[in-house]
Amino acid sequence: MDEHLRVERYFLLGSAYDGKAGKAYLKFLDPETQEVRIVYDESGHRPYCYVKESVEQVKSMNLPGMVDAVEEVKYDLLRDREVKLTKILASDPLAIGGGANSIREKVKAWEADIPYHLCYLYDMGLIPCMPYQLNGGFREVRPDEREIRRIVDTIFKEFSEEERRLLSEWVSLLEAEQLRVKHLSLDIEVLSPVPTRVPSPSKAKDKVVAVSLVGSDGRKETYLLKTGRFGFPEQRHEFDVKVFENEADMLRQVFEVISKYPVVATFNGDDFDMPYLRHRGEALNIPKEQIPITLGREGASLRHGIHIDLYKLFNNKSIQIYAFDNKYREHTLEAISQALLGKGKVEIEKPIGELTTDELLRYSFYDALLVHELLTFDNELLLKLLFVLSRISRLPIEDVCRHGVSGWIKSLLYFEHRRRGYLIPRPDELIEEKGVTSTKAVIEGKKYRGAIVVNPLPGVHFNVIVLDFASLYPSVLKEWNLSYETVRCPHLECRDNLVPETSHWICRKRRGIQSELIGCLRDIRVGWFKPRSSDPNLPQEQRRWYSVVQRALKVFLNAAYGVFGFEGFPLYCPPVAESTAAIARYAFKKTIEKVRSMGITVIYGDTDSVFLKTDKPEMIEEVVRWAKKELKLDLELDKRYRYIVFSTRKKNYLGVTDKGVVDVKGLTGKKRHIPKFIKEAFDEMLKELQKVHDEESFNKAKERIVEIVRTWYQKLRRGEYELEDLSFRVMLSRSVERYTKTTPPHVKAARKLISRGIQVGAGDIIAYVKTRDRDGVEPLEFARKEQVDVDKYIEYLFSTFGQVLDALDIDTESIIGVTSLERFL
DNA sequence: ACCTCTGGCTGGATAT
DNA sequence: ATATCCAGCCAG
Repeated sequence: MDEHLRVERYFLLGSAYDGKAGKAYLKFLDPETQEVRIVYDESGHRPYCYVKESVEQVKSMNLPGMVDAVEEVKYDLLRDREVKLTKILASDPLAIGGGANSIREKVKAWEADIPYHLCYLYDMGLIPCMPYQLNGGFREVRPDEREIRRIVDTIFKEFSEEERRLLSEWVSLLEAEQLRVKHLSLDIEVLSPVPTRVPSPSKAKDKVVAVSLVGSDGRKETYLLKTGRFGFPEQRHEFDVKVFENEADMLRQVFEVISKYPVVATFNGDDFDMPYLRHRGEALNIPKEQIPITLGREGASLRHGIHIDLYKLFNNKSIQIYAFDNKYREHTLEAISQALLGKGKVEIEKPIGELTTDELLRYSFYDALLVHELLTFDNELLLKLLFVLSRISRLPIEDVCRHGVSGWIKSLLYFEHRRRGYLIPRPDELIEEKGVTSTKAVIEGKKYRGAIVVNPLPGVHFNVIVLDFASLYPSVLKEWNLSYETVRCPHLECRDNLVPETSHWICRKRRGIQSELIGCLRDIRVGWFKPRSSDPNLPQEQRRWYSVVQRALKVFLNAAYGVFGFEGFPLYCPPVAESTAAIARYAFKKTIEKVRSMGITVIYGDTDSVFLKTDKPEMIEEVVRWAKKELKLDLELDKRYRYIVFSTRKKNYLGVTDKGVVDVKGLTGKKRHIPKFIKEAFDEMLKELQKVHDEESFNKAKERIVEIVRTWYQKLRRGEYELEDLSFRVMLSRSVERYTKTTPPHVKAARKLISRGIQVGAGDIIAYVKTRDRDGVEPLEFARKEQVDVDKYIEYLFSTFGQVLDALDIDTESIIGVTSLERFL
């Protein structure tokens, strides 16, 4: 117990359970010294498992390694009842197996039935798996009670005691002080005798020739191994260079530096740098205890710190979309730095082995510097984000980096189960009891019906107001008490509490755990962090911080609905996802009925938003009041459009807001795979549309738009273009061989690249030009200007503009008409 | 290897 | 020649 009290004073960086050794270890950061301490725990967290037997029965089983069997009561949410369980403590974990699966197997062999997940260390909240200091530590970092109460009151005053308690805890957690951690960015270069071969990190046969290290403490250095080719630098560099004669000496020194930092970041270090260093060190007979790198199933870690692999992190869709606004597409260091930092790697034209010493030094150092800058830009945004994600998900930082959003939500929900003494259902029993859906999806092959999209009213509309529901799906989860245990609950009395359009019913007797949790996070985001992130009375720095928290909460809220429809999620429960969507549709339809009954024209609507033609603010207020009263949902004024242009297509429109911002949604002209040539023409058009204020200026804009299309059309006809600007850039979603059903153009181009010896694979973006020859495509690198299929591009230009032009009532024929006449002149 | 969901548009490949 | 499917990208 003493151990627990002690470790709570530190920031938890990581934890692991070593089944074989029977030991748990926790990595904590001492915020004063920035040192990592490891706490081994052999006594307090003996492994245990639960079986559904009486204590006597279990004791009589005489299980190998069993030291005690304790009876305890837990709650089975799925069946709404208390369950008596026997907790078996084992002195020798091997006796009951190292992992959950092997325990399950063994217990089966004992003819016992384990109905629930086996819970190890995190069970019962034994580990304070939150990276913040608790009271009684080095200093108080959490806000005091009065402050928390004040914040909770700001969010909403009419909470029950239980809700207040939960809310207070979250506020306290998310408002807790942020920690600055000392960190190091690292990159290595390996010299392969065959330039095209990627050195294998498991064999580590080739020499490590350079290691670059950039630290938050100002460290800027590159270690270089003296070889036949590389020696002392001839130029001066902005970083320190240390030249080594002996590779083992160099690595030893690198290991020493690594050991001094609690956080080490790499790009792809899980799969390359870290295992390479580890195995190379072993190959050079460096004793294992001098190598601070540990390799696990999920990636590489450090004995005295944590390792953040930015490649894995940036691959995470939630990070890509919500944290970085989808600014980068490709997951390479070059593409990500270009998108986020506005600069890329040092360009080299030769393989590593043919560089000069100075070129190699620069190349290596600036890679490490990019990693460092990705970690630190915008006042360490990324690190702050990781800490807050860790706090919400209750995962150590290393796990946050390596898991997707479903892993984060799993951890959060499990944590809530455990601390309340609820049993976590197994996926198979959950499916057996709840695995039915009752609606038919609009799209073939989907599991259930999703959102409604209203057919737009084509044409140009002035003064349009957009209302939308704030966090619709999370609000529905909250207000309708949706959760895996409350949807299709076991009570007969609840069966008439039906979800519209489905055969599902919802529990009236118990509060759903997911509904409560997500509802709470929603209230905190909407009621505190979102408004604070744009509060002009707060200092810039603090607003930024609130915006990070706000965005992190958004990730959880958005995914909270989707994961229940995802087979890989351990609490997969399709009726929950289906009911959420069905209730959202119900609210959406009711809203549209309501506004129509008030005589307002609905121009468009998608999922949670309605576009209205009205200039009477009192009408809007009435709708908002109505929604709050009848639907218990927050309908908000989202935007006002000066004017908005719709074609007949859904999810396709263009508008100018009252602030003069051009909003383009779904139009081909803004998609990122289209040629720059067409995008530029499109952007020219947007500039014209931005200037429009009324019908008169609108007509002028129309004329200029016709002129723009004509100009770009002529540029194509006359060959006034760069090949690069004509290239489409489409991502290869899988490796080329795995396209078996069809061969799309970018795959054709990729095949051509491969046949010319250029390696391409999943995730690469293929740049190709449409040509007149047999295949119709040519990779950008090999395309020649005279091959270009100009007619195809003209077709593409017109179809891109057509989405807007036909809504503006502009005759595309007239544009070509004039120009084809000119062609004769 | 990784993976929250459904709805909707596009161009091009493939089947009828 | 026409309908249907596939794949990519986007809205929410």
